Amino acid sequence: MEKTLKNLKSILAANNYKLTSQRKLILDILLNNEGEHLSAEEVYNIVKKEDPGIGLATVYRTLELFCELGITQQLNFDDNCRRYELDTGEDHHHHLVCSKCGKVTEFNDKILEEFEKDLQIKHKFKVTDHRIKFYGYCEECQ
Amino acid sequence: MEKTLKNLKSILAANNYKLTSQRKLILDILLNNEGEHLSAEEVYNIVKKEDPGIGLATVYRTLELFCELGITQQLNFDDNCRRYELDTGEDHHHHLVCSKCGKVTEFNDKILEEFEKDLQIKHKFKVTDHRIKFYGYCEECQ
DNA sequence: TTTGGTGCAAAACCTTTGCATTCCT
DNA sequence: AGGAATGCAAAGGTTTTGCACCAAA
Repeated sequence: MEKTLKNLKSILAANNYKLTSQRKLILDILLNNEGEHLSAEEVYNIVKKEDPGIGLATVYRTLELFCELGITQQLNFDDNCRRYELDTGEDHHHHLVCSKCGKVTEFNDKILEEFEKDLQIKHKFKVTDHRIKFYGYCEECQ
Repeated sequence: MEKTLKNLKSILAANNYKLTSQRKLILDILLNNEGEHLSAEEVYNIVKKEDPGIGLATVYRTLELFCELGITQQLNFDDNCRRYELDTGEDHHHHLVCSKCGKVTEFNDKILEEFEKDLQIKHKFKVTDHRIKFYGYCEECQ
């Protein structure tokens, strides 16, 4: 299911959560910033422009809820905060992290899908997901 | 170069750092706990047994220094703290993170080495390293 | 001797929590 | 109306920092 504003209501309702203006706004921001990997603080700074009264705790609680509902995914780029992106469910993308400027870019692939089956057998580990980060230097920093 | 206690002195000297008893002890602990992924707090608790007067800040500073010198690597398993392991430089291993019990196991591979060359061309990204985490369920938790 | 390292305590961060109030349904 | 969500401020946990003292080179 797509994670649009229209679906938010039914996703929430299906899980006995309420549709609030704050939740709508935050999803809206995530939709308008696809490709970014926003931290709670960054979402807060953006959402404050629309709703100056919103609290940072609400942003944290909302992002946590969105992860629980599969709307977002948590990321970690070793920069001392948790980052979030929409979980589209379709494209399996990974991240290229520049060691110099810190820029994070994405690329799509399915390279590891058959490798996962191997792990199941060799290591008796039932894989549900994987995350790859490549470290190196982006075009500008090389 | 191997990361043994004997080499520590020359690695440090080559970078104008001093060989202190605290640094020796901490490297010793990392060597005795290969396969573990210790946090600063955990290293602190172990090292305190040998040197009760050591400070937590020293452990943090030492682990940071070791990373800078390529002696250790920082890991992040999304459990709210940074973890460290010796950087042997040879075996390229990755982690299997159990979503239920949190256990982290390792496996070796070289699967992505040729894939890195691809990235260089397609995304103009010069890869220096990569990190893969597989999420799923370990043998006991399936 | 000189420079860097340590321990301590305080500060800095990011994130979570308690509680009274407000808002959905 | 009733329960869930919010905002605020306080608390929690991890990591960093300032500074006086100490130790390695």
